[in-house]
Amino acid sequence: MSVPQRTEPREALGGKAEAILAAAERAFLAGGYGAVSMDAIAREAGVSKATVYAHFSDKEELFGAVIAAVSERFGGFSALELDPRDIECSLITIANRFLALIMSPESIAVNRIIIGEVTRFPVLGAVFWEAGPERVRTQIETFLRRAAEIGSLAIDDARLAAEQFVSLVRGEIHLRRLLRLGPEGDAANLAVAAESAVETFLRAFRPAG
Amino acid sequence: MSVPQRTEPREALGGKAEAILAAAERAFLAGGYGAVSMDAIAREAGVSKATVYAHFSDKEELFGAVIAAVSERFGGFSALELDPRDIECSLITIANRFLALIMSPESIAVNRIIIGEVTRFPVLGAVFWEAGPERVRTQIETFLRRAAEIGSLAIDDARLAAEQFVSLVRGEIHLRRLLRLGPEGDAANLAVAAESAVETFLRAFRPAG
DNA sequence: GTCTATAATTGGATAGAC
DNA sequence: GTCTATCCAATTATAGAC
Repeated sequence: MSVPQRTEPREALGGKAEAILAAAERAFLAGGYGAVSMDAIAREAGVSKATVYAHFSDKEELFGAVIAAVSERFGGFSALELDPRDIECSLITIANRFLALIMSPESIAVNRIIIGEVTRFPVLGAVFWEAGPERVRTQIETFLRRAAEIGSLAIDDARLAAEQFVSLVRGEIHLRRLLRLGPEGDAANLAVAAESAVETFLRAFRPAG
Repeated sequence: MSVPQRTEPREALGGKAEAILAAAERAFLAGGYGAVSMDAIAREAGVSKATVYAHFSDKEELFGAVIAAVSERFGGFSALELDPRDIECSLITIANRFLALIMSPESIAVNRIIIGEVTRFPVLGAVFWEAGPERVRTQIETFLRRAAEIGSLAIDDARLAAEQFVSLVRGEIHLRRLLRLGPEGDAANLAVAAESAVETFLRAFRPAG
């Protein structure tokens, strides 16, 4: 399977190709790789199967294109504009953004499919990691470093602290959602989870005195 | 799909049934549900396909039997004999046991397949959660509660603290392993991860003074 | 590029003999 | 229970007309 590193924006593709990619994305994210047939994708896109094959050489390439496109969409996490002086408020904002990102139905679906298919398509792991978790952690790491420099936090290793922050915020709700346990949209619960995580993080990293 | 709640021990099954179940486990854990054919399982078990169907009514039932058997094998986590007075040492022991459990190739394979197939087989999520993460967290929660009672830790909500401990220890290495990033057996790295997590946890929950 | 129709293969499941 | 041989449905992929 080949995963295009930079996908053309969808507008640059022909109308049919765009429709096929969108249909494939919906189908794959909902059903996984193996359970979705090219027939179903063609039907959902409103084209014939031959047209699908005119744009994507085979099922694997189509799948790769979908994963690349979806992964790209998760690069939008930013923490740069937050004020490291108001540390608790900023961390809670970051935690809430992070949770909103990883708990969205789309993100959950992507996680499921990548984890489930990485044995068959080993490339997926790296593609997803670099487009998703790695970028997010870098953003948070940068914020923590700034906070440490001005004395808002007592952090020795900013990279490790960012890892731990992310892990604390993710908590067990993410895995529970991946396993389809518990409700889907529970926004109140997410806010509570974010606050608990930040509280513990601050107990560990707040400057002494 | 039906997931038998208590599986008969394998010795109680006939030799062929045992071989089939073992072969199916190897195949499913290595390749996932969709990518493994009944032909392949029969071949690996050294029997004909008809014999497979004589013991398991269809592919789904065989899969359910595999998942139930594997899940049962993850109930062995215990922290009851550890001494809550030597809190740092005990927590490091727990962290190392936990990491050894969740980072084992078998555990990783089970995680992948359950997360990947939970959309197709919604039962899997609950079966796995209760047999795995839930049991482990309960054990750790009990230990933390004992430690809090004797003043080794300053914990308000033991359940939440256990969640956070588990999340900190799991860190990002677990997801990286799920995605097939990084080396497989890196024991030294696991020990470092365990220590970092415990260090942060203790900074947050060590009694003041 | 796009369609209809079809080839070629795979894979789940079964019939029937022993 | 076990095997060989087979059925049948689904699925990937392509041929050929327009």
